[in-house]
Amino acid sequence: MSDTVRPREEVSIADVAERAGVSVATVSRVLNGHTNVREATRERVLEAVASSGYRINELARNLRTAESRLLLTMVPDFGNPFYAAIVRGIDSVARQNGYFMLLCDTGADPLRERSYFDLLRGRRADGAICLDPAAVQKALAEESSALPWVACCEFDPAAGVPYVGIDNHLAAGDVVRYLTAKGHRRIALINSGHGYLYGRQRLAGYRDALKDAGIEPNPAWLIELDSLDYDAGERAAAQLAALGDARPTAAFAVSDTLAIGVMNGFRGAGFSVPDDVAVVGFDDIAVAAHVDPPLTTVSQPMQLLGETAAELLLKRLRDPRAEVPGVLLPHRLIERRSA
Amino acid sequence: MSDTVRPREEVSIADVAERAGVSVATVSRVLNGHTNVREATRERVLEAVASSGYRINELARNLRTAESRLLLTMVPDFGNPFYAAIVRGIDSVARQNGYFMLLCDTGADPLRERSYFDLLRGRRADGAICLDPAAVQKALAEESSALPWVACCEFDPAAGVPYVGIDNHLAAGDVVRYLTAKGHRRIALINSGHGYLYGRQRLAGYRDALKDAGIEPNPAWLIELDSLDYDAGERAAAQLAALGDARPTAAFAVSDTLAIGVMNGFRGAGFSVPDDVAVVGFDDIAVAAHVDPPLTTVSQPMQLLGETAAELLLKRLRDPRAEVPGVLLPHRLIERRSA
DNA sequence: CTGAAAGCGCTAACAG
DNA sequence: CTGTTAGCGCTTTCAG
Repeated sequence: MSDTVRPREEVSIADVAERAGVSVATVSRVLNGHTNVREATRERVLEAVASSGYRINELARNLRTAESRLLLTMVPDFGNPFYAAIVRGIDSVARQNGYFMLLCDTGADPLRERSYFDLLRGRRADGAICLDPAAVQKALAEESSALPWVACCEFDPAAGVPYVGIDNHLAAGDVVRYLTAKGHRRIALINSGHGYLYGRQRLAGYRDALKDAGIEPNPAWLIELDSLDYDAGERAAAQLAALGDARPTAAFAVSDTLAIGVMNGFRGAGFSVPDDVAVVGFDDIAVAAHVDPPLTTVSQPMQLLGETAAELLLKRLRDPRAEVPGVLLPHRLIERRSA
Repeated sequence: MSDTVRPREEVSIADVAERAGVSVATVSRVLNGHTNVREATRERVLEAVASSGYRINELARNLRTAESRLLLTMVPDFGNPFYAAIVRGIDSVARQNGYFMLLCDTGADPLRERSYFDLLRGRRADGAICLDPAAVQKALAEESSALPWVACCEFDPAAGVPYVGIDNHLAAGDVVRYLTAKGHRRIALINSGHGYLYGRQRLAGYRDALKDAGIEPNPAWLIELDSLDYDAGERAAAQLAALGDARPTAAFAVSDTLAIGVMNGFRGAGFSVPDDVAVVGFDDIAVAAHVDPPLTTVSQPMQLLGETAAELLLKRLRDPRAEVPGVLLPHRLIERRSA
C-alpha cells in the first residue's frame, strides 16, 4: 500500500496537490479556508491531506506571511508564584486571538533578556510582554522602543513603551495609613529589588504617608534587601527585633515572601505577631492566607494585569502607529490577622 | 543622509550585499562565520551590516536549514513552584547547546498540550520536554511517539518515549519506613493527582511498606484529593483529626503544599505538630524550610532532572534513531522538625 | 473556480 | 576567495 496516515517522509503541499490532482494554489486555498473552491475539489484535497498525513510547514507559511503568531512573555523569575496569574491572563487573551504565548525566564539578566528580544528582531515572534525590572528594561527601551512590546508591572513611564501596572506609591501609602489608623507610629519598611520600580515607588509612598501623619521615620526602620527570599525577611526581622526601645511595632514588607520571613524572624526573636508586632505583605500570593497568622497584604489584580498587557500588545500589533496608553489598575488591601 | 542605523524599512540580505558591493552568498558566508572570505571583504560586509541596521530574518534561515533551535517545555501549572528548578536545569543545558527554551503552560489540559505539540509538528520548534500528568501524555504518546520529545517526572515507562524521573515507589516506602522507625503505626496518606503517575506509585509504595512492617492500613487513613492546594490539605487534616481513636499519629502528604495545609488543619483542630501528629511532605519546595515547624520532606534532584531531560532530548535530536534510555534519579529524605 | 508563476529571505552546491 | 543558481514550502497576484 502506498497510502498511509504515517508520514514516511516529509510530505509537502506539492505532494498533496499531486495526490488530489490539483495545483498547489488550490490546496493552499482549502487549507486557508478560502471560499472560492468548488465543494467537490475541496473534498478531494481534504481527502489527500488526510491520507498523506500532511502537516503544514508553518515556518514556510510564516516566512511568506511575515508573521509567526507567537507572543513572548519575559519573567525575571519563573519560581516566583506572583507571576502565575498574570501569565494566565496574558495567555487567555493571546489564545482567544489566535496567538500562542510562550514564556521566557530571563533571570532578570539583561543579557538573557536581550537574547530573547532577538527572537523578536529575527521575526520568530510577533510581540513581547516584559515583566523584568525597570532597570533591566531601560537599555532595551532605548534601543528597541520600535519593537512591538509592552511592559507589565514594571515600567518606565518616560520610556515611550506602553505599560500596565498599579499605583505603587498609593498602595504603600494605603498600608501606612492602615497601620497608623490602628495606632502604630513606629513602622518599618522592608524593601527590596534593586532596579525595580516598585521598590522606589513604595519607598516614596511609605515616606510621604509617614510625613503626612507627622511621623519622623527612624532610618533604622528602613531595611533595603537585595532578595525576596524568606531568609532575607527573617534576617531583617532579627535586625529590627534587636533595636530595643526603637523597635518598630509594625513592619511593611514589599512582598509576601519577605513578610512571611519577617513573621518567622520576629517569632524566632520571641515576639508574637500581631500582638507585639504587626506585619503587612504585598502581592497576596496563594500561601499568604495559609500561614499562621494569615497575612494582611495588598492584592494586585494579577489576571487583569496580564489581560490588559496582552490587549495593549495586540492593539499595537494590529496598528503599529496607534497611540497605546499606559494604564494603572486598582489594588486592594486584604485585611487578615497579621496586622 | 541615506545611511542610518535605524532600519527605515525591512532591509534584507540583498540590500546589504548591494551596499557592500558583493553577492548575497558572500554576505551569508560572513554572517555564518565561514572562513573562506577575504578579510577585507568581510570587513566591508560587516560595515554594511552595521550601517544598514540589518537583522537576519531567522524565519527564512530556519526554513532553509529546516530547524528552529527552539525547545519547548510543557508544564501543567506555571504557578507550582516545584517546576522552577527543573525548568532552570533544562534552560541551562539548552542554552549551552545553542537552543532557546520556551515554556508552555498547558494547565494539564490535553487539548492545550496538543496545540503546543502542533508547534512541533509545524516545525516551529525542534523538540519538547513534557512535565504533564502521565494520563495527559498517554494520548500524545500514541499519536506522536515519533516526534522529538521526552517526558520528565511524569511518564509512561511502556510508551516508548524517553523519560527521566525518580523512583516514587521507593521514595514513599522510605517515608513510611522513616515513620515506623520512629514508632508510628497509624500512618495516613494524603494523596492527589488523578492521572498523575506519581500518585499511583507513591500509593503503592505506601501500601507495600506498611505491609512489610506488618501494619494493616485503615482505609480511613487514605485520603484521595483532586488538588494540591493548601486548602485541600487543611480539609484532609480536619477529616483525619475527627477520627477519634483511629486518628493517625503521622501523615504523609504527596506534596509540600498539601503538607503545609495538613499542618494548619491539625493545628486548627487543636493538635500540635509534631508532638500529636507527625507530618511529612514531598518535593522540598522553597517555603518548606520556612514554615513552622519546618517541614520534613522528600527532595527530588530538580535541577538535575531538568538537565537530564534536556540532554536526552538533545541526544534524540542529534540522532533521531538513537536508543534513548529511561533514567531514574535518586531522591533524598530531608529531616526537619515536622516529623 | 482553478492554475501558472513569482517571490518571502535565506543557505548551499557548483563553478570559476 | 567569490558569484550564480537553485531551491526550502508556502501564499498570492494575475490570467484564464
